[in-house]
Amino acid sequence: MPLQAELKKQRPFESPEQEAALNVLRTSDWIENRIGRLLRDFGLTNSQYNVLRILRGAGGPLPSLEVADRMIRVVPAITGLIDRLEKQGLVSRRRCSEDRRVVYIEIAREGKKLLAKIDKPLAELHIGLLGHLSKSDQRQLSNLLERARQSKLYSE
Amino acid sequence: MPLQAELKKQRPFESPEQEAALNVLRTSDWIENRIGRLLRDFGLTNSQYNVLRILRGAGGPLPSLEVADRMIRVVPAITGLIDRLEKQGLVSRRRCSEDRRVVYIEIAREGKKLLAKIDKPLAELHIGLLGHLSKSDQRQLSNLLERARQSKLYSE
DNA sequence: CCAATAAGGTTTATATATAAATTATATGCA
DNA sequence: TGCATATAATTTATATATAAACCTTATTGG
Repeated sequence: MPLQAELKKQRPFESPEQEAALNVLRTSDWIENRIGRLLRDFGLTNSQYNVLRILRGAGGPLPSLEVADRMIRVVPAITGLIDRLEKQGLVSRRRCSEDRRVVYIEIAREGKKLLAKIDKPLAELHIGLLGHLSKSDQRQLSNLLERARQSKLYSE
Repeated sequence: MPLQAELKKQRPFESPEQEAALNVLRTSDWIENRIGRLLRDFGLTNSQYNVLRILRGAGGPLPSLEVADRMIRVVPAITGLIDRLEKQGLVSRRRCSEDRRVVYIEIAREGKKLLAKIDKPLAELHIGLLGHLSKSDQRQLSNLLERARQSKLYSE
């Protein structure tokens, strides 16, 4: 359904730029929601899952700020997030001895086991979400979004 | 930059579906962030702005649940949101006399004035965000996202 | 007419995003 | 050496998302 109808919007969009931006937001909300529902069955939130994925992908400990940096999120939130993951035994903290300001975060064995259980159902969900598009459409979508982020305003 | 590089991901994505989904999430985060920064200058959050837009677009009072429904968000959050907007004098609540369970929300004069001030800078921001894409690319992006939401799993 | 159920909202509890201020530690440079 | 500044993280405060429980008012089937 066109977005204008979906939102019961009475007037058309002011510009194709705005329409595209709102389409991105709407689609993202949907995807995030769906993934969140799946992760909930494993006791994780989206943010918690992201942290674990980043740590697993890194293959070793990472400073807190590096983790925050690889998420889109702003710094202070990372502290509480790690707190809760640590309390669940999914990650561990360790202070760096050379620079005592730095705190390294590492995924724990339990965390890796949990991720391993999630991998397959999540991959299937991704297919369920966007698998009705052709491979060519999927590539094109990724390509357009990557080019969208080449905007001068993309820097964060 | 390809998303794999942007995320410092060491392995390629498991599927083009997953890559596209993550591209949507990443781009959405960026857009939401930028719009949020602009709205902050006007003392509004994204959610508050969305409520005001919906109410202005409706042209008249709407039941709380209808507002919640037009946002992606889940119901209970709407109460606090409206609370804060009402405290700022941007909207008003009124209980329906026929069905006393229903609460109508209406945008206040102050709310309309505030939106009017935001309209132009926001339109300019949208151009700044995605204006480097050609019109054809913008249309194609919207089209692909609309088709993405035709997934069987899109229902909410 | 009344009990069961449904529907519209709110409250409560937990997790998060964000800004602003703070703490602890490092570094630069006179 | 010694203080100003920068950096890594945390704390604090406000706004939100979400689920679950609850309250109130309507509706409906006996």
